[in-house]
Amino acid sequence: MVVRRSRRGEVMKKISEAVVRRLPVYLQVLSDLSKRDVQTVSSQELGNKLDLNPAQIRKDLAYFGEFGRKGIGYDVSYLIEKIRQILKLDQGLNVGLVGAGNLGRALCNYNTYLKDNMKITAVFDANPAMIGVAINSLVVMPMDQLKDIVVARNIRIGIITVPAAEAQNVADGFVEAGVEGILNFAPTILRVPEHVRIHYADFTTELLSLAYYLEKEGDETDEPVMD
Amino acid sequence: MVVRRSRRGEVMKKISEAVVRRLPVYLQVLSDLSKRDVQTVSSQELGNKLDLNPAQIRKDLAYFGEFGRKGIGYDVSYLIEKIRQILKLDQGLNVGLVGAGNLGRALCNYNTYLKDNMKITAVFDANPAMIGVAINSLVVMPMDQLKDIVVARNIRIGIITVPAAEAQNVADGFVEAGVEGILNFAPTILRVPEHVRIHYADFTTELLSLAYYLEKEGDETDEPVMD
DNA sequence: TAGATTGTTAATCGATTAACAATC
DNA sequence: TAGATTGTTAATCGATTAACAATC
Repeated sequence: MVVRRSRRGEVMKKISEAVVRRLPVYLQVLSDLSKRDVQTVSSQELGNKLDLNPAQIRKDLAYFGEFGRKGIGYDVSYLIEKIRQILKLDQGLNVGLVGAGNLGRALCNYNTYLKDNMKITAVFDANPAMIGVAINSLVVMPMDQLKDIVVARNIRIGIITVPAAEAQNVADGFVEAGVEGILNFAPTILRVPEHVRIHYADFTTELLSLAYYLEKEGDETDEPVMD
Repeated sequence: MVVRRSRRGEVMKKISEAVVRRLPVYLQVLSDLSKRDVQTVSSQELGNKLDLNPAQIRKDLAYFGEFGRKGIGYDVSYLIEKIRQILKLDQGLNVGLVGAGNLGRALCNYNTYLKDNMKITAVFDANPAMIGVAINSLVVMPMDQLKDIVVARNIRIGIITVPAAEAQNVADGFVEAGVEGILNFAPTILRVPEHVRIHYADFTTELLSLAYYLEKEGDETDEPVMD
């Protein structure tokens, strides 16, 4: 079995993607609780809110440390702080976006949504007509400045909101410029080197799979039967 | 074990969400192949393109029927047709959207992306200033018309693109109006009755979990070690 | 103390992968 | 026919859940 070790040599349990993907969800609920001045929360309560098994929540968190207190639960503020550290949100991450179309502009305006020290700090577009256009406090820049700006502003994450046909080119540009992660909104699969992480945010997948679960038009429900 | 049976009494294998979620991805790749006039494709080739195990692809498809030919592979056009049927994309599905903000408008303009017979056919907003505004061929309508329009236009899927704080109200409205599925873009968990399917398209989850995989600032890579 | 709740091990469940007979 | 590739069963792998000692 391949095992990672930290510099100090402790075995690092390989943490699955499913676990990592739940962390932002925990963060969301914890932020709500914090706003409502809740001090402490148990895995049971979190599980109720999220439709998740409490044991799973405890196990997820335990991968990263002992954040709870037996008999008490988790301190909301402390847990928020810890999860933010795990997700590197304590660092201040700069994000670049390519594709100043409708979706791209929406994301720029959402910049408050991307709170947590993550911020879109540069927007690019291939269309000459878009260059110089202001989106909030950002000004659209031409693609030939991508690399320079990414380096200059220490941009570590790239967002792609161009049509599918151009997405691979943009990804290549981001990779060459040295970003470490890419979030792709175009409905297409991209090839990037192993050292670059790529996540997909293609809502068409969610929308089309949603259709599967609709009742077939004019179909009666079939009865579940015990076997 | 709980088993579903069709009206004719055959046992219907319970199909996992993971399988259903891969179907739109297959569809996407198959569409590309079709555009390039490829007639036939093997699970091996599909697997290469998608970084998926060929056996998994064969198994996924076999849940729904025998679509391939031994020794030959899958006929691209036929498989597209079949997957479209499975996802009910052959039916013509009407979609309603609440929240004519930046993201909502982006999705309306994306209406071509939602090809495949799925179409946003009504847009609503709670803000009086937005009522009557044209987005493409759509005109923003007030919330008090939601139910009537959903019924009149046979809208079966609702999209939510309002701020998190209002999302639950909108969801309740959709449910009351009788939609069967909801796609929620707001970064919050919603409660809906069991008979309504809900999918989440919150990109903040993808973005925050992406940050986890960045190299820690100023950290050397740890070496994988065999155990 | 008694009750609550964590962190963690063991048991279960389900999903992915390998292997192969069937067959084009 | 020989080679290729499916559909499917069996084996493996990994993720979720249950259970419980530790302890607040």
